[in-house]
Amino acid sequence: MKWSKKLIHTLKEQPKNVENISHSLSIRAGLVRPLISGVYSYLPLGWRVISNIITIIKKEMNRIGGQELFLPALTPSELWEETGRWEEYGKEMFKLKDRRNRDMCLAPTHEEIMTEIARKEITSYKDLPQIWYQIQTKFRDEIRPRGGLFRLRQFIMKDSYSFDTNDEMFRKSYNLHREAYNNIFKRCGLDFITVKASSGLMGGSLSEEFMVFSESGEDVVVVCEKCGYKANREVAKAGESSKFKVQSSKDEPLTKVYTPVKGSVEEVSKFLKVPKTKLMKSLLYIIDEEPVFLLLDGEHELSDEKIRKLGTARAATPDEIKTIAGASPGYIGPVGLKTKVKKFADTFLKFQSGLITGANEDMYHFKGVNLERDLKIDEYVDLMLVNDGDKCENCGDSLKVKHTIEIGHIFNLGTKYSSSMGAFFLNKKGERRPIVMGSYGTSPERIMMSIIETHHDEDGIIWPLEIAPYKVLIIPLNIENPEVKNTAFTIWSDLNEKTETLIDDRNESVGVKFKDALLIGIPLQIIIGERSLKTGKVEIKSRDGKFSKVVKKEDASKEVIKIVNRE
RNA sequence: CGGGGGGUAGCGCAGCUUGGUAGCGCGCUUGGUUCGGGACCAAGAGGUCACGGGUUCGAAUCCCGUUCCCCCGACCA
Repeated sequence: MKWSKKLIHTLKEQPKNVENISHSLSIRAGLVRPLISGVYSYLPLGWRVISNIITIIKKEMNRIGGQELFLPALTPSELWEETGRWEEYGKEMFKLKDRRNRDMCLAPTHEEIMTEIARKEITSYKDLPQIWYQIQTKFRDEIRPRGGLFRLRQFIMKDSYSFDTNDEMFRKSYNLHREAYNNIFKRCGLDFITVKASSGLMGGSLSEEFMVFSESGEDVVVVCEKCGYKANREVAKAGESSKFKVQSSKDEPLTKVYTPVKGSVEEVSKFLKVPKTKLMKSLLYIIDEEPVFLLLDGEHELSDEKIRKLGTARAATPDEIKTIAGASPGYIGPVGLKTKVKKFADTFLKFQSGLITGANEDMYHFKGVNLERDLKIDEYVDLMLVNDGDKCENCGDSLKVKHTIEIGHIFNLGTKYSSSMGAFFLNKKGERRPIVMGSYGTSPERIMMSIIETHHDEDGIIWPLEIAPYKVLIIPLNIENPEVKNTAFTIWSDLNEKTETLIDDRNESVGVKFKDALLIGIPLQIIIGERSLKTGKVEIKSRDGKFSKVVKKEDASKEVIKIVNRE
């Protein structure tokens, strides 16, 4: 392709309102353009990349027996009501009405529609197993789209669904998907890990996420570099050994101290000149309509996911706090309460005493709190988010907290959807059984952004060969020099038939051409200039800087094809 | 939903405090020079200053409302 005839517009300057590197480069290299918050247009160069990623996904999905189909994005409310998700999904759904006032939504995911097909089409164990997938646009009205293309309101997703007779068979489908995902991400040049995850709105028990390490990521995982433990921070556990970090005197008497500062851990620890670990956070929650104190040490934070396991939970409002504990937020605590409130303490606290917490009186805290002596804990549970440096449960080594981008998620759905929507089959014995399902998602856009995030330098993108929008970029340095021009076009017309080749035939100065080449990141460059042409040669160079060779101009095409085929 | 920042040429920005002809850089067009690392000279085109209302002789600028974009947070005491 001739650059001069293509919509490949690069930007010299950093675009406004971008904060991560992949966002900036994808706009500067002319891959995408923003339309509205969380919605982007793909320009030709970006779409070629997405297409290449989709090609890989399809190949790997087909390899495990997946059958591609295509479902509507416009869906009726009735299906969602059958599973209760019309309400559950709430405002995240783009809901609309048709002209007859029928409730519809733009599908945020497709379990219901897939199950709807399964319940009509699958009647016998002989129909199973099945794996169906599609590559389709999803709509989610996110609370806050962020990080450029990482959290979008409209995005492309490869979602697949497995249908099996029982758990054992499901396991096979699940493992096939894990294998397919491993292959997809490897071929995309991504360095990733899998972690246990929470299944959120999807339901079901087993779920794993595929994660790429990146500072720009909005997910946080906990990893142990020694033994390989890894989990999403929401569900990660720290080992016992980190719980002995704080040792305080058991005999310290319970005393009330005047703390005329804001009630935050930060302020109180500074005022009393004690480490944050001495403080006990006392958080009042309403769980299953009942007030509950959640207690944890001053250095750790609550995991929303872990609270969710206790029941339907929400934080108490300031008014409720005042009524139940008799003080403002920041000065409340589980000691000496007038009303009876359940108390759940993080297991971390089991070994601690001499703690400081709110005295249920504004501007006062208790110190010397001993959990055994001064109050009755109803239950010790795991509540906290693991911090960097906490100890590993398995090996005792220090845990690391790292930012990641979630590029894939695989779920066991069990019979959640088949039971509620009536997708049954008859087994060999003629018994009616719900289909055991799994669902599996990955997003080409996320993959693209993750690749940029992990494959770039200060000058631009460095595409892996299989993903790149073009494999080769021919750069005639001075297009007005007839010899340069002719050589370039001769090589181009030969190479263009064999691999995707772009020729920078613009009448631009060399600086512009080199800078743009670095920015858009085509893996192989053929540089044609008067200097090397004097001896009948041209230069072949890889974008990553690992390869550079001067060859006879007649051999250029052959040499490049050798590299393309080898990789 | 709460808080903060922003919207002026295709892109990045200045001008706003103190109201008085709408500017700069990049990009774009034309002509010329240049060509192994974002070249130079010259001449141009391009604006509903987000939108609506108000104050004023006069508003990009002051006041009110709306809207869109970005960031942080969403009860972490």
